[in-house]
This record gives sequence, structure tokens and C-alpha cells, in this order.
Amino acid sequence: MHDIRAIRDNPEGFDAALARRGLEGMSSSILSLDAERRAKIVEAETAKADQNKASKEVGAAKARGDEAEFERLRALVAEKKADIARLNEEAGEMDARLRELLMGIPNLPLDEVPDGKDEEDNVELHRWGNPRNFGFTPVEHFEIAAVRPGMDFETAAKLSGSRFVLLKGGVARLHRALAQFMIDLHVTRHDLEETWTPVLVLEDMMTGTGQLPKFGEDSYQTREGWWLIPTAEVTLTNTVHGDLVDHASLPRRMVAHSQCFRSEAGSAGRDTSGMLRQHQFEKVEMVSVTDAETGLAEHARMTRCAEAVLEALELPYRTIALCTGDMGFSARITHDLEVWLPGQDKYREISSVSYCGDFQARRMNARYRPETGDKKTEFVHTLNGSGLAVGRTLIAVLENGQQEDGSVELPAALHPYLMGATRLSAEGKLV
RNA sequence: GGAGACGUGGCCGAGUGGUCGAAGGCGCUCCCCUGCUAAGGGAGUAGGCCCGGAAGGGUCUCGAGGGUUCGAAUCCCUUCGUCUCCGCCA
Repeated sequence: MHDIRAIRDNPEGFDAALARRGLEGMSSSILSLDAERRAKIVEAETAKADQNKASKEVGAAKARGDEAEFERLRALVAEKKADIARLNEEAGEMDARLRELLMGIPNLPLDEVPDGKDEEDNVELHRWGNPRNFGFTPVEHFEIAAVRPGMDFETAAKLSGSRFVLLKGGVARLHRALAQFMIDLHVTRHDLEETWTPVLVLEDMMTGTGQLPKFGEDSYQTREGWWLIPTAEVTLTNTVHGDLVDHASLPRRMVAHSQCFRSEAGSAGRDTSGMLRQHQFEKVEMVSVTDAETGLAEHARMTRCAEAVLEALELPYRTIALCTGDMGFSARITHDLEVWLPGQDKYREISSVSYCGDFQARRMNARYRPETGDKKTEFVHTLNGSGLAVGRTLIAVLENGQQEDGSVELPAALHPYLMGATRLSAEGKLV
């Protein structure tokens, strides 16, 4: 959520930043509503102050036995009451309207974010690794002989409908091994705290990280009112929801492996074959809670943490800076990692690392008290990034390791997680 | 699922209709004393919103929302959350 005072202080800057996102300027409508609201607050509070004053005097009049004065003040208070109720309601309504308006506006891009309309305008920052020279035409993951017995879309469709998958045998084990490997890497080498979280959350948490109120269509809600998290960003980030945290405890670096649930509303027809885009998938997610001073450095660090996973798995990738038009709602800057998928002959997104500034913290009311300077509280700054999407990493490992005979050679880093197995045979066995 | 209890400031915890934004403790900040791996004494210390150049002032907040009342942390209702016992259960 945006700081109304920041908009008041620099409406032109606010509109200019929105324009970079392809949105129309909104400062004038926001500020006129804000002005109306403040005037109403003054009116309501002045009336209320009068009432409070009279109320106090009522007691005094009663105490000294001045019945006439007592009755007069009582009547005065009663009379004021209706006015106050009306003014308060109007002020509250304006406040709610302003809040709703602000809640629906995406975060502003940092200066270093490249301008652009959509993914076409993203900027590649660097590449790592070289796509293998196969000597045959590589196929997509679900077409590899070694994979077919272990990746069952038909049965999953019977159980749950489209965009689900049932993994079996070596493929299922490889999938599990990947998640374990990622968590271990982050915990032992990157010093992130392993965390295990619920996947059902209260509505306020979804609002806190920005999924609600605007994007409810993208997630699932249970009959009881819980939301299924679309990413562990929701739970990890909201660990500080409503808290005044100790500044010395920052940065807090967390990692969790969780199921994620997405309705994929609006992506009908896209990536329908294979397990690239599912309603339910696993992701290893990193979240940092820090302050304004260290936020950007933390973003670079987190990006490196994600890149390290791909490098350890020997998967070629490129790192791109999302342009203003392609960034998510809550982000001020985002770097995506795209892994090479030879079966598609394309780089595809496998991680997204975003710095949100205090945008989510305002929604969550998550603060810290600086130990120096004035003692005013400050909002924390939050970051999140995939490290990595497990299903997509599985795809990448399979496609990049595929052999002409239909088997798959597996990266050395995974061997210990597979009890020494080094490949998936053409029959789908780990050997 | 049944029964009950609880939700107070950074933390712990008192407060059951006015003198309460709120005792006390802890923590933190500043000062004093002490000259020793410490202790003691004093003062200060909630947040949001609004007005104001500032000083300062107003208003709201004791989980949230609503109600009763001249007046509510304190009474009533609703709701969210937490806990306990019983039942059930991975």
C-alpha cells in the first residue's frame, strides 16, 4: 500500500512512476479525496471534542448537585450525538474509499528498472552455462522415454481434472530429491533459516502480501474462509504481520518448501501439455525481512542464492531484469531467472526475485524501531524469491540431461540424494 | 463436535462503569553514584489519524465490529484469534 503523505509530497513523481507502469496518473483524484476526507475528519473531531468536554462537565455538575446545569449539558450532549455519528460515518466512508483506492495501486518501480510495456522489453543481465550440443533433436520432458512411466497426466486428470500430475517411481523420487537438495543448499551455504509453514491462511495474510483484494480470482478459498497459499511468500512474509520487530534481528532470512495452489485463471490454453503450469505445485521459497538501508543489497544476495541452485545443478540459465510493465503488483524491482529448456528450445522462468520495499509492510503493519535518531517506528522492507520452483526444475533437469537412447543423466549434486543413482534409465528406473 | 476460559502498551501483567492511554515488573534511553567481572538511585519511554511553521493541541485505539450509557478496557451482541477439558483423529 502507498503512503498517502508521499503522494501528497510529490504527486508528479507518483504519477510519473505509475506512467512507467503503463498506468494513468491518479494523484489528483487521490488527493482530492484525501482533502475531502481530512476536512471531514476535522469537522467530526471538533464536534467530538465538544461532546467530550460537555460530558466531562456533566459529571461535575451532578457532583455539586446543580440539577439544572446537569440537565442542560445532558441535552447538549444528546443533541451533538447525531451530528457526530453522521460526520464519523462520512469520514469513515471516505477513509475506506481512500484505503481501497490505495490498496489497488501497484508498487512503484525503482529508477534502475528498465522501462517497457511487456515481457518483450525485459533486459537480459547475464547468462550462465552453455546449452548442450545434443546431436539429436531434444524432446519435451513428458516425451522422454525415461519420464513417460513416471509422469501420469491421465490418472491425475481422473483424480482432479486438468493441470494436475501424478508422479511415480524414479521421477517422483527425483522430484522429492530436488526439493531436499535446494533446502539443504540454502540452509547450509546461504544461511537461510529453514521454515515449514501452513498452506491454509487467514484472509488478512493474503491482503498483507498483496494477493488480495485485487487478485482473489487467482487463488483458492475453502468453505471455512481459509485461502490456499499460491506461494510460501505469503506465510513467510506474514510471519512479521502486525509485529514491531527488534531491529537487531534484521535481516531475517527464511526458506520454506511448500505446496502452492493457483487457479491459473486467465491462462487457459497456455502451457497445457507437461507439468510446467499446474494448479498444485511445489516451490522452495526464500523471504527476507530487512530495512530500507539493506534492501537492495539483499535483493542481489537473494538473486545469487537462486542462481546458485541452477549452477549446482549445471543448468544453463539467464538472469533478466523485468521491465516496468512486466513486474508483479507488489514489486519495486524483479529479477527473473530463466532456465534453458532444450525441448522447447527456449529459456523459461524458473525463479522470480522481488524487492517490495515497505509496500507489503504497510499492508501488514510490520515495523521496527530504529535504535538511533528519533524513536519513530519504521516499516520493514520485504523481499521474496523462488529458490526454485521444484516442478520446473524437474523439467529442466530431465530435458537437459536427456540422452539419445531415452535415458536421462542426472547432475552430480543430486547423486547423494538418490542413494548414489546417477541416471534415469530409458525404462524410468533410477540406476 | 460438546463445555468452558481468555485476547490490555516493545514484552510480562494489574485493572470489572467516570479520577484509565491505563498500576507494577521487565526491557530500552538519559543522568547520578560507585571504582569494579556487578549493584544502587533518579528521570523518561505506546501507536495511528487530524490541525499547526513550530511549540503545542484535538481525536481514536485495551483483538475487530456494533450496542447500552451523560460516560466503557470494564456491561451486552456479533465476529476473528488463542487456550483448557471431553469426544474424535493423521
